[in-house]
Amino acid sequence: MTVDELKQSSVNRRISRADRRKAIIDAAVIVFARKGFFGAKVSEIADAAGVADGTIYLYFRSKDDLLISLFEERMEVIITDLQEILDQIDDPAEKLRRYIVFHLELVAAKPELMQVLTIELRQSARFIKEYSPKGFARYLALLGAILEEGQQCDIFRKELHPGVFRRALFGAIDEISLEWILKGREQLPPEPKVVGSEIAEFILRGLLVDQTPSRPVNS
Amino acid sequence: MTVDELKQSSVNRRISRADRRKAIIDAAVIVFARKGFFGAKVSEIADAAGVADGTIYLYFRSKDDLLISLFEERMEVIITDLQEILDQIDDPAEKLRRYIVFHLELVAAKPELMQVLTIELRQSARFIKEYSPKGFARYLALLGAILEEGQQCDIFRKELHPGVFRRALFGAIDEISLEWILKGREQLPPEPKVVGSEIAEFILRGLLVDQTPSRPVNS
Amino acid sequence: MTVDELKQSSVNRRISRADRRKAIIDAAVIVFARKGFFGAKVSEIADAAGVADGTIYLYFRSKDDLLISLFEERMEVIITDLQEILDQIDDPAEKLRRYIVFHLELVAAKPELMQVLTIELRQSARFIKEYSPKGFARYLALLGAILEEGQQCDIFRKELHPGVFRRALFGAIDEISLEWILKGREQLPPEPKVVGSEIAEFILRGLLVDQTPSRPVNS
Amino acid sequence: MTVDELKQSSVNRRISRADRRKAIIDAAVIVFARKGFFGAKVSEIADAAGVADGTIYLYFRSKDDLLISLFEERMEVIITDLQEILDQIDDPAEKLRRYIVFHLELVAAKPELMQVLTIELRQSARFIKEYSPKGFARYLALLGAILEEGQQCDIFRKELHPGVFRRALFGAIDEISLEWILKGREQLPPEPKVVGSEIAEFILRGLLVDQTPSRPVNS
DNA sequence: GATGAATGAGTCTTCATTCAT
DNA sequence: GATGAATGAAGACTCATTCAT
Repeated sequence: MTVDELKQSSVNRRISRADRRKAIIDAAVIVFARKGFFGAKVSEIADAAGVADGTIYLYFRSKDDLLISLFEERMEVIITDLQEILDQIDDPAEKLRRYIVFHLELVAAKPELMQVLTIELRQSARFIKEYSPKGFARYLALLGAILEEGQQCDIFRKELHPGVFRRALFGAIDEISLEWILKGREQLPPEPKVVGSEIAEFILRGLLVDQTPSRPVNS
Repeated sequence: MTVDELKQSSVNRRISRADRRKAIIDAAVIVFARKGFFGAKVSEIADAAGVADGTIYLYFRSKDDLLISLFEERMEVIITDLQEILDQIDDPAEKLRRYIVFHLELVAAKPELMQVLTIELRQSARFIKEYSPKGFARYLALLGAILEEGQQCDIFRKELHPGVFRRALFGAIDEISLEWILKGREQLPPEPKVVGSEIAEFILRGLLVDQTPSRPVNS
Repeated sequence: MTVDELKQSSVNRRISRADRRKAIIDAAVIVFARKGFFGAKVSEIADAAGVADGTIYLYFRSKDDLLISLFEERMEVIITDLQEILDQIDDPAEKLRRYIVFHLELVAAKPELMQVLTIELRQSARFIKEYSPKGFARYLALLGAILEEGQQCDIFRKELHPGVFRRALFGAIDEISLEWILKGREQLPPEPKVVGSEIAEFILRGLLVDQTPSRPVNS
Repeated sequence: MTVDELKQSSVNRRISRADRRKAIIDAAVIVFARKGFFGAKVSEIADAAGVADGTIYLYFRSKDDLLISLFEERMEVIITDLQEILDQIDDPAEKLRRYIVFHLELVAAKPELMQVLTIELRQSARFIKEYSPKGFARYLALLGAILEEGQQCDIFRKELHPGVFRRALFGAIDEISLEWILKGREQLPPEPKVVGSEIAEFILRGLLVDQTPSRPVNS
């Protein structure tokens, strides 16, 4: 081995385990988003990540495991960011506004990631038998917590079933995201904050106890 | 030919064309729902339909075509049924209630079908390049029409963007359906009408012009 | 059954067994020529013959059998015609000329048939294990007979091995036919008689005992 | 790494790329010759080559591509060898003798290869639509060149159409080869050189301008 | 650790053949 | 006898995964 090769090798070694893992997940996000889980070939992901096919299996047990790991790790970051934002707000109504805007901004900022998290998630839950995505559950739980908090403060109507409405609200947000993702952003008002606020106000109108007229977010 | 043979013959001929096609689609619904489109083997569908593998290809060009045909044909029936119900109602608010209840009752009555229509639909739009599900668009359009009608009657708020809210409402309904489908009905209030009404009232509260307090459906 | 149907039926019955068999073989010639034996589907042949798929199996044991029957029956006619022509000639050299011209005229007149007899024959001999085309052997034998007759009359050189030269002569003719068949007749002198005569003269020059300069055919 | 391991490694690496490709083509020649293109299963070829089924597809796009590659690559070698021989000869008549003997010796030495090149070739030209075998055309062209050269030297008769006679000569040689291939060599004089010379003399007698009695090859 | 050539299980699809009418 | 819908065996090809280097 020549000195040059050694140097080269040491440079390569500087690509730490964590970095290479990240590179693979980044590549997987792109490829899964473009082709779907089943349409994506492991070798394409390897190509996109700049590693050999076999290398993927040094970091992930299988293609399934890659998808699951992708879910959990990316959701972890998202949830942490969102948690941090929500922790600085007291008013549950305002928290709800921020939750919605946060989600839509995420879709605008990282469409491929959100496409994978949104579309493939549903598929996966079925084909990967024992996998029930924890990260997603926690993301939903944050929404449920806002609802319950608002109900305990007597700001939100108490007769609403939190489990059901948590889903319904998420569904509304998610479906908007989906259309955005599938058709491109041109056909909708381009500013996620605007759309988010509109949806938030709509939902709050149904949610708030009557006397309080809700106030739009000032961004 | 004896009378018995004639009967036999007429019975066997009844398993002809349309009926056999229906048997295959019925089987496909079950198998796609259980395994997902990619996880489903054509031979499994053939088994479930009680026909030979090759027979599937007498009725459908390919596995893809089977999925697409399934979509369009089943949506056709659903849309016709729904249309008929909505045509008998004048009040847009009441139409909205019925739309929601109709959908949830469908999910309760035919979970496998709705699972395929709901989950596989999204996947398919991407992997089957040129396919953009018309039936689904028409189903959504019915919802959009209700919204616009309500806005023109000054019953629904005019400031809401119909395209966005059509999606948001559908998303809310769909997500509820999804949870029902994936987790089973036990964990939610079991009566679709009740859940449907709750969601309808929630949405109407956001949707209706303020002076009109909405009235629950009497089923 | 109405009178019309009866008439119809009687008309259909007028299509005799032999005629229907002929129709199938005619169709098979066309389809085999266009697609090759393996590329041809039984259902295509049935279509071309105007019969149902199953009907083919009332006349032939299998697709293989259809090809073989086609060989033997068409060769039978060809050989009979050729035999008749040759019987009216005494001079072996002239017989040879006629043999060659006969073959090339056949190729020009019935290219599909000759294509099947020529090209598929070779394939078949191998894939249909136990089949060794008798008709073809007899066709070749006619050529061998001319050679031997010429040698016995001291017109053709005796040192030539009849078995070998029978093949060589046939090969020369056949290859010309082949190019004609594959590329179309435009690129060669279009008159089979002319080409046939040229080839015949060429061959006779090698074949005839030296003192006799051969004389071209006057057509 | 021990010396043994190195050797092992170098040995294994010798089974790399080109050699494995060659192994597959060798196997394909055998199997295609025995079963024909359509009768040959890819898995049989893989078995014969000592590789897995999938490995074939690392070297060839498809079964069709394997056949075509086989044609072109083997013809390339043959043409180069033949060219080299012909380049050392001046006399067109002698070139023709060598061409014929070369071909027959090839058939005797590598019957399977020649069977595939000879028989499958014809089939292929039709079933692989866009493929027109270049290697074969060049092989024929060599024969055409000899003819034209002889005509320009006033050794061969000028009235003969080179395109036609090129085909006719090839057909004669090819047909002899074919019988050899199909029936085995026992039924013909076993020495290719002898048969080749006989045919060559026969053809030259037709070809040469009259005054020159041709002289047999002394091998 | 990284590589990527090799593996071979898995599946859609075709089509010759059958047989109930 | 004729039909043609149904059959199901067979095979080319893909691609996740492995493992020798």
